[in-house]
Amino acid sequence: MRRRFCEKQELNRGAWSRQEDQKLTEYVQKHGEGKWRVIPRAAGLLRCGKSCRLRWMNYLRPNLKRGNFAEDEEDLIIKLHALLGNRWSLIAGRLPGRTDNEVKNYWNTHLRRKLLSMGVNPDNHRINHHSVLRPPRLNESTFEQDDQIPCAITSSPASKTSFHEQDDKLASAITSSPAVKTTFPVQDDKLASAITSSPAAEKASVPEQDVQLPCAIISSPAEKISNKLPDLSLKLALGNIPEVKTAEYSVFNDVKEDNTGNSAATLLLFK
DNA sequence: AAAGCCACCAACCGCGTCTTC
DNA sequence: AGAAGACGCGGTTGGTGGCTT
Repeated sequence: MRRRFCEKQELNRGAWSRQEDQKLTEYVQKHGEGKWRVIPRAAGLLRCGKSCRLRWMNYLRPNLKRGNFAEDEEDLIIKLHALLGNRWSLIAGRLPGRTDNEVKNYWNTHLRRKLLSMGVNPDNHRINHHSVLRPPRLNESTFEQDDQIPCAITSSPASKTSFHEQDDKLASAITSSPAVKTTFPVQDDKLASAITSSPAAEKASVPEQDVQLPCAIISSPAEKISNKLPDLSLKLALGNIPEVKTAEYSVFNDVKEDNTGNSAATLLLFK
C-alpha cells in the first residue's frame, strides 16, 4: 500500500503547536499566500503544503471571525444552502470572516438539527406539510407538490421559460414569465415594482469573472435576464434594477430541467 | 469516581479542476 | 494537446471536553 505523503516524508501530523503557528504566520505575512508546496521548507516547518494551507485558511488568516454564529448568519447559511447545496466555499464567501470548514461544521452540528426540529428536511429544504403552513401570497400553481425553499421565491412555468444552450457546458438567456410578477410574495413595494420579467429571451453575454460572483445579483425589468453559466446547476442572472440597491438584496436565479427536458426558472431574493 | 456517550471542530484524505510547461 | 504538479473543495475522521449514568 502506498504511504501517505506526510508519512513518507516523516512530517508532523495532527494538531499544530504554537511554534508552528508562529512560523507559518510570520512566513505568510512576509511572503504572502500561495506556493503552499514550498512554504513548509521555506518556513522551517515539518508539514506538508496542504496542511499549511489548511491551517492558514481556517485558523491563522487575519480577519477571521471566531465564535458563535449570529442569527442573521444562520439565516443566510440556511437560505444559501437551500439554493447552492453543500457548496461550502460559495456559502462561506457570503459570510465575511467565516471559512468553508467552519460553515460546514456549523451546518452539520447545529443547523441541520435545527431545521429538522422545525419540520424542514435539511437535504432538500422541503417543508413537512403537516407542520408548516405555506406562505399565503404564493401562487400555488407555480409550485410542485412539495413546498420549496422557505423564503421569497417565484417560479415560472417551464413552458414560459426560454432557455438557450450555447454549448454543452454553458447555457444562456433565461427569462422569467409574467407569472413571476404576480406570484412574488411581495413584502416591499420597492421590490414589487422592480422585480418583473422580460418579454422574451435574448442571448447576451456576461463577462466570465462576473459570473463567478455568487452574490448581489439583480434582474432588471427592462433588461434580459441572461448570462453565461459556469455550471448547469447554478444559473445566475446579472443586471440592474434602478429602484433597488444591489447592496440591499441578493437575488439568485436558478434553472432546473425536469425529466422531459423543460426548464423552469426560479428567482430567489433575500436581504 | 469512572466509564460511556455525545457534540464539537480541527485536521486529514481523495478527487476534481486549474495552471504550467 | 497533453502530462504533471499545484491548488481547492467537500466528505470524513479522530481527539477532546462536557455531560450523563
